[in-house]
Amino acid sequence: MFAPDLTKNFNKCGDCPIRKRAVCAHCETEELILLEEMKYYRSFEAGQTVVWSGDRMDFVASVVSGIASLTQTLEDGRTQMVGLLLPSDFVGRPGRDSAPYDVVATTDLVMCCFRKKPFEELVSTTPRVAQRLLQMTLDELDAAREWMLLLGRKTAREKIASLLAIIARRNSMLATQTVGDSMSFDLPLTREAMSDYLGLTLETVSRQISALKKDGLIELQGKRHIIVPDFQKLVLESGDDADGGLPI
Amino acid sequence: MFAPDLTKNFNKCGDCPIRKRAVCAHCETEELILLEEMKYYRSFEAGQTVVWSGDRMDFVASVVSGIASLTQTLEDGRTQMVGLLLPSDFVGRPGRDSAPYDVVATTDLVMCCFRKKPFEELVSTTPRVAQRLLQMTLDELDAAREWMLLLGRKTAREKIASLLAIIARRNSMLATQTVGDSMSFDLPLTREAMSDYLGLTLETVSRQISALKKDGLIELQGKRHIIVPDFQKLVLESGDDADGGLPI
DNA sequence: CACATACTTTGACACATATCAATTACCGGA
DNA sequence: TCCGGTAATTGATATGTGTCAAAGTATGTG
Repeated sequence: MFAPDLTKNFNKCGDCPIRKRAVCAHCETEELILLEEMKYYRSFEAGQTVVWSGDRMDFVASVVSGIASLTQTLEDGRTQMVGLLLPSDFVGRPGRDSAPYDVVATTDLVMCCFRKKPFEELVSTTPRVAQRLLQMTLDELDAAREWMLLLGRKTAREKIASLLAIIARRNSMLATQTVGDSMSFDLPLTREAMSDYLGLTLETVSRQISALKKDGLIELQGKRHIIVPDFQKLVLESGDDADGGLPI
Repeated sequence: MFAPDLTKNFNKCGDCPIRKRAVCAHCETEELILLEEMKYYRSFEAGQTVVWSGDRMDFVASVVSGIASLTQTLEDGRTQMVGLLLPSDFVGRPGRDSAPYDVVATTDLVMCCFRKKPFEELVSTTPRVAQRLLQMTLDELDAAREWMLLLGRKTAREKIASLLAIIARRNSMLATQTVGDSMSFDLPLTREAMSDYLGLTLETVSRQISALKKDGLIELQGKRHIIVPDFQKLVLESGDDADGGLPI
């Protein structure tokens, strides 16, 4: 199991093959040492809230293992997930004092943290790190906008297919379980979390998963383990262009 | 009429009261001169496409007047707006070669542009500019996530109320037409553009506007001029917390 | 091993929004 | 001022997703 910590995110170029968006400080070795000294780990149980929206957030972090999600909630309780953080993903907002949304541990979670103050100093004195951070943020913005298209214009079936494809793709980057066009993985989200991601109810999520199963696009082993016999076919159901279809 | 150009966005601290997110290089006077030399203007007619998704985008720009929007489209034509650029807003992605979405002139549009190459050089040699750019991007990310909540969880009526509130707020920052809690402004979007923003059909947009009118939350002069007798009441319909309710 | 609990599936029905179609209002140009 | 075309409204109906309810399936605990 790959367990990235934040120094890894800031590792030398080439040492971070997992995520394109990982922060890479190239040969800034001194800063790496600095980061190494600053880092500490925090663990959370599934369901625990890491930070409440509006609270002071005095650290930045990288997901080591487990899943965290960013959620926003309306007064009457309707909630929408606005960020999904898988291992190696970065959380934190240099220059911001308080979190604009809840950060929740969707599964058991380990994060590699750094106090924000020294991290910000590092950023401001190391242009390449600052630029990498900008690139990461732009990537997140792109992801958010793709997500907006999903929320605003896709059908329930397309939403589910899209989410499965996203998870499958991310998974194939971490621990590949790929044979030809087929692949399998464990769903890291409950039906409810999926519904919060997709802007649906959990019942609709369940029904659409059943429908995809009936149509032979996916197979289930238990409730959580998904087998995708033909990834291309799944992508076809997602509404997206098929070009970006290959698992990487 | 306020007509920001990109040098204005990079003006000295305090000179950019319009947008919190405007890039501010503080006292980087030399760079200001550099920017001044690089800038050029481009005009577009309503409906014209500034950049096609996937095309090379070799400039960054600031909206001087008019409205531009970023849109994404599925193969079958369903389209979702993912960005709305009002005067003083910034477009462009340092470090990226091609645009990830269509940039369309929603109204007649003037932009103040800079070739990307020298702009990127400026960014990489001026840490404070780079940091401001990061802040801007984080602001956009926040806006995108707010938008995701709207798309995923709000009702049609709440969506309309939210959009009107957003435009009213932005408007009150530019050319205020405010009397107490009442305010008025011209809708810069067609019903269709609004529907692309909100993930609705144009008919639903029209119906909900009529409904808000019938309920006395807004008044119409012609099709486009909106009068909001009580801004707080409108915000109440938007589903958001009422706290951020004041026009700033 | 039985039980409690949380998660998931499935069903019946309601409702919000989409779709298709027909008017109506507005705005610019002759 | 009238005319033509685009934009907007309104109506009738269809449909997808939500809501409420019940039953089924895991999963862990004593």
